[in-house]
Amino acid sequence: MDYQLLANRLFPQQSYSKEDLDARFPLRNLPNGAKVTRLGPSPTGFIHLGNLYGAFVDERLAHQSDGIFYLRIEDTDEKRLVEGAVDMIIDSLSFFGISFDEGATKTGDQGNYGPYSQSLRKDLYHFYVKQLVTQGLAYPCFLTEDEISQIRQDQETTKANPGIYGKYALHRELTMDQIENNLMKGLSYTIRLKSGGNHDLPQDLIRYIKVEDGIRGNLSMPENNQDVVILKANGMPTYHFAHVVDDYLMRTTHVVRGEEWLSSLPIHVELFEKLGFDLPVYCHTAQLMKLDENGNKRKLSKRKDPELSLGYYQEQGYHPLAIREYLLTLLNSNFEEWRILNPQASCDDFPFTTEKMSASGALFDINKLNDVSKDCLVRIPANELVDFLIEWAALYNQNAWNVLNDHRQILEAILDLGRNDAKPRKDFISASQIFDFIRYFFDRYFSIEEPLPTEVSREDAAEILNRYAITYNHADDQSAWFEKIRTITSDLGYAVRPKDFKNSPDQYKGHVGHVSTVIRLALVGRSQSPDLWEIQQILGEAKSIERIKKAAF
RNA sequence: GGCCCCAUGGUCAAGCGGUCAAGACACCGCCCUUUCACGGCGGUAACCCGGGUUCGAUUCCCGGUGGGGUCACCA
Repeated sequence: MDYQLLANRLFPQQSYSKEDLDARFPLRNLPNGAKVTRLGPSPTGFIHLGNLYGAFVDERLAHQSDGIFYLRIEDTDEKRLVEGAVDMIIDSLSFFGISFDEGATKTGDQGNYGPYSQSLRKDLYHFYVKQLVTQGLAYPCFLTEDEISQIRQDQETTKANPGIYGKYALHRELTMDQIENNLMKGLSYTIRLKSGGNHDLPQDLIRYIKVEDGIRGNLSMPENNQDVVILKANGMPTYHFAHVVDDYLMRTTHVVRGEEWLSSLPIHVELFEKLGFDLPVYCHTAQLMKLDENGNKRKLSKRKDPELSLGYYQEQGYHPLAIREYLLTLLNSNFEEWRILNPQASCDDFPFTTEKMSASGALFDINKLNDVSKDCLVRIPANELVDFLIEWAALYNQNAWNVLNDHRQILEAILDLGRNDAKPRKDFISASQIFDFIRYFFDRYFSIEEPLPTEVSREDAAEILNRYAITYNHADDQSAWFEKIRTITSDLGYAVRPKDFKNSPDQYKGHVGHVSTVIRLALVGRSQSPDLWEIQQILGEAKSIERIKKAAF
């Protein structure tokens, strides 16, 4: 068999030489130890927390080492393309703080190693496929779908391993005449790798590949024996082939991907070898998991878990930093410890390592996210929080936006309530939750939502408010203000000190807390809120008195 | 089914041959307190099983079990 002849017949146009490509994709000029990583989403229009989880690893590895992090669009499957998906992916990632140094952008490619969409790199893949064919390491396969499923059925009945390999690789040794004949008939074909692996051997003779994974350490698996498709009938490469060619040409040093790729690692190792490329460092991350209906862990799924889509967290108004820090706590077990020691530092200063990454899948935990978010938001200055809130409302809650925008000048004070003490309040989790938390400030969203405490009768409530209104002086400082509440408390037969009521509940109707609750209900509509005096200061004298006078139980 | 990965409290996890087996979240008390939040103190709760190796295994090896992943002209 004249492989050169076959190669020229299959790929008549000789587009490149090795030298051309080496010149076009030179070794990167980077500092020692710089890592080059990439994110390779396929534009299916959906991206979830798990994707972001992996993206952070890429991003940290590259940016921590003064390397390059680039975006490559893996669009080799035109059946799954979704309109606008690329822009959506870029927008979501950017919202969550993932920025690329090169690659695809919304306005076209940026960088010298492009094109950064695989669909535009066909000629490059063809060059390397042709090289393999020339060397007798790949061949055209004319097997139809039906024939392949027939093979699979045979394998099922004989309990053989599925796939095209060994004696099942029917077109492996076609003669040039047979191939020519098929070509003349216009039969469609794929190009398959002629795998050098063999599993039909006694156990101890099967060769194993050994790879040192950046996260998992030494990995050992049986070598590949499958004649995998590397070029589809439509001339597009499969993931396997595109991955190997691109990561070589783009000079990727670290390939970060989910553990679901572990089982195809032998294929990639063989491809790297046959193409004469050095292997990058693989980092197979554990997957983010979720508890399914039966209480079992399950990999995040696009279809089943819409609440885990990035869009969901944007809608809820989680702050990108909170998501980032939460993911970091899952990614590196020592992050939380570091955060406690460095409360004010940017999380970008955290020394991230793949060695600290867990090899087992973590369950997504909304409780933990919320807790991280509270700590995260308390570090964000109120003026920035105002912008964040308003931007969120503009996109996801128009009614809220109208109100927030109208009260912009008091928003900062509202968001800063109780946040400047030594022990700042941590009330905020997400934009939607913040809005719900502060909405009583706005008449449109204010109403008395909870009943009186059982200790206070309706008559007493009316009298409390009556006296409160009469003695109200907006200029009172906090202690003068509270002194007046104490007076009302004792005048009406309630205990000024909660302890007194606790110790002798028969002597009092209730205590100062119950009296305050009445005032709180009148002012904010709820039995719980930050400091009332401060709220009144923000509300203003007129509105405070108005609410006190209007309140009815 | 083959192959691969994983296995410490409810969750995330330290640990890397000798520990009373950290810590965080959640939960439960108590304290602080005009409510809530914050904060402080305390508490419930874990090394999947069986063999080895060893003076000694949560830790190393083997075998199970369990969970996950993967076996496409999808990535």
